[in-house]
Amino acid sequence: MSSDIRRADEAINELEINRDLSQYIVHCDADAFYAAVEELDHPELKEVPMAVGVGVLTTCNYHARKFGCRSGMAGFVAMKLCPHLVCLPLNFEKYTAVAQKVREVFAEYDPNFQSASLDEAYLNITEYCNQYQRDPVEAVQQMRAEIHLRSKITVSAGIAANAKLAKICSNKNKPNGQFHLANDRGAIMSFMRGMPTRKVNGIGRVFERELDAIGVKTCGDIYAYRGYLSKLFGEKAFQFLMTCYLGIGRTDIRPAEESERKSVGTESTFRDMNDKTELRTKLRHIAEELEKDMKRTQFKGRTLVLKIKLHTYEVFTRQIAPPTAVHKADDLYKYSLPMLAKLEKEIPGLTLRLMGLRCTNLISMKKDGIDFFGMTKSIISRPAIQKEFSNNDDEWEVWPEDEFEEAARQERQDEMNEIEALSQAEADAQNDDTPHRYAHGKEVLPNPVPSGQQEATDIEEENTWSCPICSRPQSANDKAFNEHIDLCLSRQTIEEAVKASSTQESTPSSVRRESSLLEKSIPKKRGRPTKSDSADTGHAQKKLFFS
DNA sequence: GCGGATCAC
DNA sequence: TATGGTGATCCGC
Repeated sequence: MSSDIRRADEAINELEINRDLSQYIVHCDADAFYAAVEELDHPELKEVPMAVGVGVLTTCNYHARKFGCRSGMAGFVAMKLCPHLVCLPLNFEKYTAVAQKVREVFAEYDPNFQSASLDEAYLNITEYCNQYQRDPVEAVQQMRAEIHLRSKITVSAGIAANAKLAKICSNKNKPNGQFHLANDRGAIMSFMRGMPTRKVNGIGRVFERELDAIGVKTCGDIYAYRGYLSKLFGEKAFQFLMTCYLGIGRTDIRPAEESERKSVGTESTFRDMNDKTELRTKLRHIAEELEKDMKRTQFKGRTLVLKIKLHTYEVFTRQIAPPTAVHKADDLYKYSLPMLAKLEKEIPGLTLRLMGLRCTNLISMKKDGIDFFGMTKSIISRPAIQKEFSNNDDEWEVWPEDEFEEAARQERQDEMNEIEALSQAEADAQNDDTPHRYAHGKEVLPNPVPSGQQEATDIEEENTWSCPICSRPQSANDKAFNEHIDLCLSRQTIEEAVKASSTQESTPSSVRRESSLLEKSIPKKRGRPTKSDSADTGHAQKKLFFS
């Protein structure tokens, strides 16, 4: 046991030796971005509870939050919390346009800034500050003012020595504020000491609970348990937790690249369905949706994954490797159908609420021009986004030799078979109103609720509020009430509710793993013990080697 | 490599 | 009345 502690201390030493305090990393996070953008078009909504989303809320403005409405919340729950809530449909064209204005400002401070999503980005402003002899805090202040000037939206920012810390800091003074954590080891250590584990990007609800179960509530608590963590949660999680305790994170900020895509998939939820013909129709439809995405992203997949969710919310996946890489609906359907049929055999009375298809082991079909013989020439994992400032042009992904050969062979074969089809697809794409990258859930075009709705009901008049999920009275206190809703929405509650309400035949044990029962008294090895260092990158992990 | 599970947005 | 979709990663087997 003391050897475990010694090993942990060595790991800490190793990390400590390479601690980098020389960089100024900024995490920028727009405030209620989608809602804020909508407010630009609908100024009258500024003082009214407003949320944006389809089915599930994507963002809520501050008025909506006062009622407990939050992103990630089902629309019907939010409407119960706040009956005069105005819900707007998503409009990604609008959001991207505004995001683009913001990105223009980012680029002036760090041409290599990394977008983590539409409304989040990491910047390394070290060079900027050196070049212009600027104080990081003032520089960020000015950048945020500039963003507001040009885009009319507000962003919050965190400034710190690395991405992990900056991400936490950007939430400190939200909205429309910033927080600076000095590049000082002592300041960082004490900052992390009291930091609840959940605040760290990569530690979710589950891991938080598991850590809590052994007595770790804050990142500072991690140290005392350093001798146990590897055995409990695995080596990766151990390393990650050490970086949390130390407040260490990556400092290399580079633009994310399309080339790092590893899968393309689509899935959809529907009313409970057990009719075999209907299920096949649904599968066929999903295959066609996926074909569109494969065409848009220009990939084929050598592996096809079928995902289903039962009416009990249990999720299963099955995958196969078709004889050739697939991307067309006919093939996607043809090869996924046997998987569905097998599941129907394994799980009698199969009743689904979700079906999805995903391609992995991708082969890029991006055209890099026309080769000598007039054949379309495919390339492997070409970085798709030519950022004007990108200095990473030489960083093409390299495949192992034999894989490359196989892929090339595969492609030649497919091209012989499908060259006509492909040029047809190309022609289609030209006339196509190419669906937006985020344009999903298009079948549901909900409820722009008229703004002049009647006043709030008597929700707030009593000193208890009724939980919209469990209907039990809760204390009329924002924080406590929200926490209760979190609990109520947890999967445990869902499963209990489903079990209690449906006297369903249990899933045969042949396909159900013991661990699918969510109750567990002893923490087990974690399914996903957080990416070692890229949990806060928002894109594929780039391993950091300390040299 | 497969299937389950977790996490971010 | 009725809980989303996309993508990534890690673990045990």
